Amino acid sequence: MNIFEQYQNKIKKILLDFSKTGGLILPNKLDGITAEIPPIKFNSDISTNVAMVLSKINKKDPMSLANILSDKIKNYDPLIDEISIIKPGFINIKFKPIFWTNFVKTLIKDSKTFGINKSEDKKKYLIEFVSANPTGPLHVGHCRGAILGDVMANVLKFNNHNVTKEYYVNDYGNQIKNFTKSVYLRIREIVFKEPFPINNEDLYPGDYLIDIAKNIINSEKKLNFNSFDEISNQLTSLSTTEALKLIKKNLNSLGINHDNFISEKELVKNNEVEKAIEFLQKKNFIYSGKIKAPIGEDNKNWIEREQLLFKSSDFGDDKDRALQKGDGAWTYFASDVAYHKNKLDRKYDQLINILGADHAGYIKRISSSVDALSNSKGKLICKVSQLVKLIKDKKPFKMSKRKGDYITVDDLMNEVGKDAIRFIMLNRSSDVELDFDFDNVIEKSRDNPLYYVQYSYARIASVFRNLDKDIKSNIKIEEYDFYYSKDETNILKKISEWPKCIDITCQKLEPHRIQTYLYELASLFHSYWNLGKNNPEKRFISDEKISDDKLIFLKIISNVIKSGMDIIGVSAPTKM
RNA sequence: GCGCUUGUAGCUCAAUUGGAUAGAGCGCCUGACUUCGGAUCAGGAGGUUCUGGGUUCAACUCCUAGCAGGCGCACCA
Repeated sequence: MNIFEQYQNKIKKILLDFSKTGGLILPNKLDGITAEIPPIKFNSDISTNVAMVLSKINKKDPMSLANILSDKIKNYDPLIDEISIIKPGFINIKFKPIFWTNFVKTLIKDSKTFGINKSEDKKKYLIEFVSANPTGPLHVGHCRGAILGDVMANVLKFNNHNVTKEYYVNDYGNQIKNFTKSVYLRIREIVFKEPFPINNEDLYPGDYLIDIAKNIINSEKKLNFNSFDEISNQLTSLSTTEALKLIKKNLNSLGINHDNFISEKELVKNNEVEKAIEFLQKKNFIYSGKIKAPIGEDNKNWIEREQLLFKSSDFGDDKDRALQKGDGAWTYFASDVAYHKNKLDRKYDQLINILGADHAGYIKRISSSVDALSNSKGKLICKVSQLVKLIKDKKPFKMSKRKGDYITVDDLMNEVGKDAIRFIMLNRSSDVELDFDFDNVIEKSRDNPLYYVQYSYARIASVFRNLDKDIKSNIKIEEYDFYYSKDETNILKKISEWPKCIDITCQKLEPHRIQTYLYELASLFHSYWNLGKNNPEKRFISDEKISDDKLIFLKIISNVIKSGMDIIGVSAPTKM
């Protein structure tokens, strides 16, 4: 239940009725009319901007129009206690106390589904995220996008949408060749005692390759390790499988499970690239031509040549993009086009890609291809996750320059754990660089949002525990003949905004909004809790008992915190 | 040079999808509690929302021209 939507509709109905009597002129579309919680200081419950929106077309100033409209609204709803009109022309409605009691009543009936937008159409989403090369374990750079995607999927699912989480495995191309070569040389190091060429820039030097080499030696005793050419195909798939195992283990420890892993190699093998290009060729988006050397780059190795190009410049890209390399192999872009055709063929309403900041320049070209493939605009939305700056001892925590030596997901897990990683990665909008302070995330203070929110839940749980009740069990109450105080109503107002928070998060695909909301709710709750220190009447328990209104009140708050924590994917402990 | 992105309190950032006197945390200054109702709370100081122009009843938000930082500009992935 969303009381704002309800009230918005009510107001629109009043306006329509009024316009039929000739008292009001309405525009063709009733857009931009809001119903929302006004700032606390105005001490009212719902506020609307109708008078300001309609003032021009009615040739009346907002204040006098507000006067007229507020009478109409007041007559319409018996629950209204008083209406006030504030400066630019806001109409602020204050309800009788029963309004919030009624609100609470519906929440108890509806506790499982509170926050879900039932009026919105169910959509099919495909979220592609992480998609790191299968050449080694995940590091901290992958982590933010991984959590962003996972929580985005959670919140869309919470709002009743159908979501598929997908990982695109780039197991084709030069990187994989170099990686396989590196594994091979590590094998030779172990079997034939040949030193690994650690200074070769093209190779992967990380120690984890030694483990991969050992695993392959142990499980593939029949392989002839003497000849790279003879075993290269088999070794490629063995190596990427091993690397993917490491990645899946990392994802798992972060609580992330993809539904599908789509292999680039398979797409190429099944001729999907040719099919996609053929498809675009028929639409005249493919031609053979030359592109100019990149600007501002070291381009002395540039060889201009005739090649197969996609007309992404038709869609606003700087230049057209190459599909085929000099050796005849497909470019990364070409197979990615095929992959996106594959996605489109599976009939999703919305495709979402989560990319790291360093790949932002790629967005124009891939969304161009999706526009071309789908004959429409906006089928693909790309979200970029900005850098994470690691901070330790109040100083930037720099990664060592030696290639292959970086902070891994495992390192993070050992230092701070899953909950802290997930929660703190959502501490900021994904558009902004994020400070990840090792000392702060394990700190137990208000400065650490994870503890602050978890603590509010634990406090509620402690009340239930003291009463020998279970915080998770349902509450049944016969009589709702109680009213809430101003302090309590302020918290209920925040609760009433939960569905709106979910909606906006889904529309803008900004999961950090959940985290921000929970922090604000926790803050209101801690404030309220502390009132009980000086004033015993404000305590939840008196004489070892709790009143029904307070029991429900606590239950509702804990429900919302728990839903939010579930969406973010962190625990809500009952004891800390 | 071009593209994307960010610019809000001393610092790190929010801002109800264009609303009211722009809010939090940290830091600074007071105060409450002396605590398993335990990591908490109350108050104070701190702002030309990078700059100029425009749209609007209303702009941190949208448009436009700049300035500054970040990322990117391949036949790599």
